[in-house]
Parts: sequence; C-alpha cells; structure tokens
Amino acid sequence: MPIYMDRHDVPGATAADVAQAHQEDLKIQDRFGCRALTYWFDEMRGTAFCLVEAPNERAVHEMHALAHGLIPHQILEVESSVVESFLGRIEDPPMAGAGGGVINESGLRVIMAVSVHPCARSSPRMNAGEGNSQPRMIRRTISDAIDRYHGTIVEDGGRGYTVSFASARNAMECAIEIQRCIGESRAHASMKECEVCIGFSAGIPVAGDAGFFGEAVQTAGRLCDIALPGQVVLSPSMRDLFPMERNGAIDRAGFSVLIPYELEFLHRLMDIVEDKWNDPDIDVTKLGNMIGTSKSQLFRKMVTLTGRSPNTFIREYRLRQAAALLENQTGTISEIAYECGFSSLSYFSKCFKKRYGLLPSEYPVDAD
Amino acid sequence: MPIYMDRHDVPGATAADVAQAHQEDLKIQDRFGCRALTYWFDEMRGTAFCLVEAPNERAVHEMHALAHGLIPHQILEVESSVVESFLGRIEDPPMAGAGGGVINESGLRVIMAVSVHPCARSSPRMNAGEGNSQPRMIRRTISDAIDRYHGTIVEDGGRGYTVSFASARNAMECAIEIQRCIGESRAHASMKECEVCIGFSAGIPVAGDAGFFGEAVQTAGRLCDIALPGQVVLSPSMRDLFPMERNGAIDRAGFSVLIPYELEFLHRLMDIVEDKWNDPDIDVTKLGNMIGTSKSQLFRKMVTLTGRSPNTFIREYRLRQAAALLENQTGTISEIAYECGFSSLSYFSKCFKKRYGLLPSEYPVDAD
DNA sequence: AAAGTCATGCCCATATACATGGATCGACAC
DNA sequence: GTGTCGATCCATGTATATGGGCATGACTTT
Repeated sequence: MPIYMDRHDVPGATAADVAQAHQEDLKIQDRFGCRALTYWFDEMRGTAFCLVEAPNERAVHEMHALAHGLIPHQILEVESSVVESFLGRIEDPPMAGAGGGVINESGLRVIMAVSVHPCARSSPRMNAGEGNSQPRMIRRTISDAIDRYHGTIVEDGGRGYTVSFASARNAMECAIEIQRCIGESRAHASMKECEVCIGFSAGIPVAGDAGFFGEAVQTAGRLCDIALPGQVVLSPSMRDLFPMERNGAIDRAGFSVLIPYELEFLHRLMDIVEDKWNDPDIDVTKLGNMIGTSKSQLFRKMVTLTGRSPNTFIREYRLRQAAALLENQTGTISEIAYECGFSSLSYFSKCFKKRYGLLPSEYPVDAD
Repeated sequence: MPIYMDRHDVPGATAADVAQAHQEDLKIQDRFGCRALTYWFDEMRGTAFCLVEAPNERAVHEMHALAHGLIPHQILEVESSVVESFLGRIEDPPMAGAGGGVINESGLRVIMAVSVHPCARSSPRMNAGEGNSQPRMIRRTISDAIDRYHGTIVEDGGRGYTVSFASARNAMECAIEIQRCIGESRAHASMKECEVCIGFSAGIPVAGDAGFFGEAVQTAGRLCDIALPGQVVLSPSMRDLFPMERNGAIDRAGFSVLIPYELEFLHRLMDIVEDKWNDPDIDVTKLGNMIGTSKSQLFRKMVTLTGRSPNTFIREYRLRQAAALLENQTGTISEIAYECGFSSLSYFSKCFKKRYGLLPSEYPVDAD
C-alpha cells in the first residue's frame, strides 16, 4: 500500500490540538483502509505534515475530513525510506506517541548539497598514479563530518552528497568543518586534486510541485553548482533561520548568502542551462535573449552571482558532465564530447586537459 | 531564592544531547544549592534556555560547567510569574519530563503590542454620556480574541496589552480578528470612539541587555506607537517566521512589514523621542541634527515610516501621554499640559479637543 | 477667539548611484 | 592562422537620495 504525506496549514491550532486531531484520525482510520503513521508539527508557523499509509490520495483526504474537518492543502505520495532519511523517523518518536503525548517536531529541514570535483594538479611532477584514491578519501572525510554533525545523507550521487539536517547550526558547523579539512589537505602537497563546493537551502517536505523536499533539494543543488571551489553558498531562507544573531554563524569568510532576487535569477538561468547545456549552437547572445537581458547584462549578473563569465560557466558545466560520463564509461570519448555540446574533439581534449590535468583518455584514474 | 534563566548557544547538539545535559545538571544541582527547573531548546537554531533556581548567578555558571561543560553565554535573573506568562510553563511539560523525555520546545515567542486610543466622535450629537464604557468593551473584545488564539497577556498597561504567542500564525490571525471586530464596531454609529494600533516582533527570552524578552517587547511597543489606526506593523523578524509561503499571512491589507534599515532608524528615532518628547524647545531641525539628517530627510523618512510628519507625530505622542495622565488624575490640567511639552494651556486644550473631541476638563469619560 | 510670526511641510533642483545596451578590442574556437 | 565570439569599457538612461527655499498652517500672544 502506498504512503502519503500531506500538509495542513492550521491557523489557530496548538500542539495539543494537533495531537488530539491525530487521535481522531487513529480512531476512524480503519473505515478508510488507512494507517496514520505519525506527523510533524510546527506550532510557530502553524503547519502540520501527516504520514499516512492509504490505498489512495482520496482516502487520506476523506479520513481527515471526517475525523476533524481539517482537510489537507496538499498530498504527496512518498517512499518510507526517503521520508526516514530526510526527517529521521516514520513513526511516532519513542517518548511521545505511546501516552497520547504531544509531538512538537517541525518538518523544516536544512538541505546541504556538497559536490567534489577533481582539478588540475598544481605540481606537474605528480603525473604518476601515486595517490589515485584521493576522491574516495575526500568523500570519506565528508561523510565523517556529516555523521559528526548529525546530518543524514539523502542521496549519494557520483559527484557528491545531498544531506538533510534538523539543525541549521549543525549544518553550518558541518560545512565549516568540511571546508577546513579540505583546506588542510590541500596544504599537504599530496592532496591538490580535489575541490569541494557546498550549497544550502531550507524547506518543508510538502510544498510546491517539485516533490518531497523538492524545492529545497533543487535550490541547494543549484547553489552548489554556482559555488566556487571552497565556497559555501546559502539561499535567502537560510538567513531567516538565524534572525537573532547579528552575523555570527552566517556572515563569515567563504560563506555567501543570496538575496531573493539573485535566487530567482539563478533559477531562471539554470532552467535554461540544464535544458540547453549540450546544444553546441548556444551562445551568449541567445542565452541572454532567453533570459530576457542583453549579453552585457548577462555577463555582469553571472560574474556577480557565480564568479564565472557565461562562457566559462557553461564550459565548466559541460566538462563536469563529461567527466561524469567518462567515469561511468558511457560511450567513446568522441561520443561523449559531442553529447556534451563540444563541436570538435580536439577542442574538447584541450579544455579537458587544462581543467583536470589529464587527457580524457587518461581520465578515470581510480581503478575499480 | 532567586530564579535565573540562561542562554546556551550549543552548536552540534541534538534535542537528546540537551536532555542528557539537563539530567547531568539534576544530578549535581544540590552541590551548588541549585534547582534546575526546566529548559527550552530550539534544535534548528541550536539555542537552549535553562530555568534554574539558585542562590546567585555564579552558582548557575558553576553547576553547568561541572555537569557538562556547556557554560551559559548569558544569565538573567527572572520572575517565575513573568516566565510563565511569556513561555507558558516554569517546569517540565507533563509528558516529557518524568520519563527523562526530550523537550523540543523553542523559547522563541511572538510579541504583540496592542494599544487602544480614544478618538474624536464623528457624529457631533453624541456628546451625552450614553456609551461611556466603550473603551472597556473594546478591551474586552481584544482580550477575548487573545484567549481564542492562545495568546497570553504579559502586561496590561492602561493603554493596551502586551501579549505573548507561541504561534506566529495564531498571532497574525488574532490581529486580523481584532481589527475586523473594531472595524465592524465602527460601522455601527454607536462605536466610533476608539482606534486600535498593533505592533509585532519576535524574540528569544535571553538576548541583549534589555531584560527578559526585552528587545522584542520594546520593538513591538514601538511598532505599535507608529502604527496608524487600524494598522498592524511587523518587525523584520516576523517575516523570517514565514519563509515558505510566498505572501499569505503577512502581506495583506492593513499589514506592513518593516525592513531592517527602517527598524534601526525607528529605534534611533524613538530613543530620542522618548527622551525629549516633553521638552517644549525641541523642533524639527534639532531633532534632525540629533538623528544626523536634514529636516527634509527626517520629514520624508518619518512620513514613510509612521505615516505622520515629525510635528504631527510628536504632538500625537504628547497628547497620548497627556490623556494617560488625565486618566490617572495626576495633577491639574495645566500641570499636565506643561509636563507634556505644551508651552501654552490654551493651545493644549485646542489640540486635545481636536484630537479626542472633548476638552481636557471633560476628558476621563468613564466614571470609576 | 483672533491675529501675528515663524517653524513646518512640501516641492523642486541637484547629485549620486545604479542599471542598461552598444561599441571596441583581444582571445580563442576550429 | 583567421574569423568569430566573448570580455570589457563607456556613454546613456533611470531611479533614488539629498538639501535648500517658499507658501501654508502650526503655535503663541493679546
């Protein structure tokens, strides 16, 4: 039987009211073939998220309507393993549930996207394969830090992790720790191969139509995409989580917080880039037209936002995709080159070598 | 024995960690003559507030240091009745405490300042004392709405209330309800005597040096002071509490949200106004100099911020103070006039009559 | 209550910053 | 190597910030 999570906007309710409503759900759930598993509630913001096993969306809706009349504003089908990794549980927490206790845990989570990219070695003598397990070591360093700060890895992509935190402060500390470790590693000569970028956003499980935590995950990923090596980029919603401190956790070196306008521009830009990145005919003027600004404007905005010119940004994006394809050994080098929007194999090789320090043919260093 | 509340900034901690630390406090509290009553914890922001009965500040500090090493960042002496009215409890909540359960209730509260002012009757025929209990009725209407939305009255000043909410959404709904009721009352001819202004801020119990919830209370009060009749003014921190919705609860008619710069300017302004309001020699140019801007600038900023020109604003402020003094029967009318910065009795009477529809001598309408 | 005076409120002209788009020069694609 | 494309500069336009000055009306005095 599928599992659903819904969102209720419940003005006027206290934690006790919602606990009461949940009990009502439990009383009549059998009539609709449902099982109300647990819920999350944010008293301050007046939002509740219920997790219900049910035959279909409609049953969830009708059960709530009959039990207490609080109909859900949005319902989403979810996977229990995904819910657990984002929110930490799929049933009532140990203490509260049994005695009809009150749950007051917010569904709000901080999402961190961290990506690891190889880079050209600065000392040329290190062409031999002495330390080719470095990406693996880096990934280990990162996942250790995530554990230490109580984060949960939600997705383990080839290029990095998507992580969920219940604590914004822990999330910040974790990012600081990761960048500090990488920085220290780079100080040793043997560890100049990798750069780490981090993006942060905050969100609730059910909102908008991008799926479970969809908006926050997408935003964090895109912020990670535009972060320069060693940098941490935060969505405006992250600043909102630290309203009291003047500038402690968030305004520090290597951290930058976007303003709402910049985030909106970023989404407009990335919608297009993710669609057109492998089109060899795309150029800056066309890109500008699509976004609705002159190429000069586009250039300026992209430099302030991403630290890279439009061309450099697209090339970097293409090379990252190409490197990923090479790692997965998806086709020949020339196929990959053309699939990634390069219109000449030789130019691809030249760019690749400049970026990663190796020719595409030498690339996947770490042997499986 | 006095009671203290402290603030810990605890990066890296979960709710379980803090519950654990609290248990450690309980174990050794007797050695310091302390009694750790309860605590609040905000996992997302990584802040904890402990309530401790102790002989002095130092004992609180030392108990924490020995129990778990997490020393408090700030300690404040508090009154238990005040804590209860702001935060709703002064001991562990019923379900959690007993079984070593985990407390995950944030100390963050929304503070509402609501003030009621009489105003000139629009229909002149109503000079007789037919409905002179109207202010009392209005206050009743307001306190009913506060109860309905689970607010707690923290202070009952003569001119209005200061209220604490655990839910920002309830707080908003409550303000809407109050203004709606007043609006409806004004539609009836018999109820044109009162206008209601509301200010909102959000804050934590221990921060800065203005005392328990001091900053939030001060800010809410000042926002209430600058609100026009029927308006609701919100501090920037209130917007932070609704990061997800696009513009639902906060961006509505009659509501205005200050930006941080405006709030800072407001505090600069009110620091001076509260100091100099009864100085008859103050004028707009001097006021501008004190704030550090030209009189034109001051005029513009005050109009955008308060909807009133500097002079109108000061006069309104003086008249409100005078009305309050008249209500309390503190001295003769001419004494009150001069104490409130008016340099002529006749002018005071003229302004007063224009503002409230009555001469000062006729003023305190409702007989005790 | 009425009349006089002088500060206040408001408008304008000016200054500043910022956003924008075309032109130019140099680099790099192929 | 060469021709196209992208990075940068500059000139123009737009929005906002600022301070002086004049007519109104706020405030004092009789």
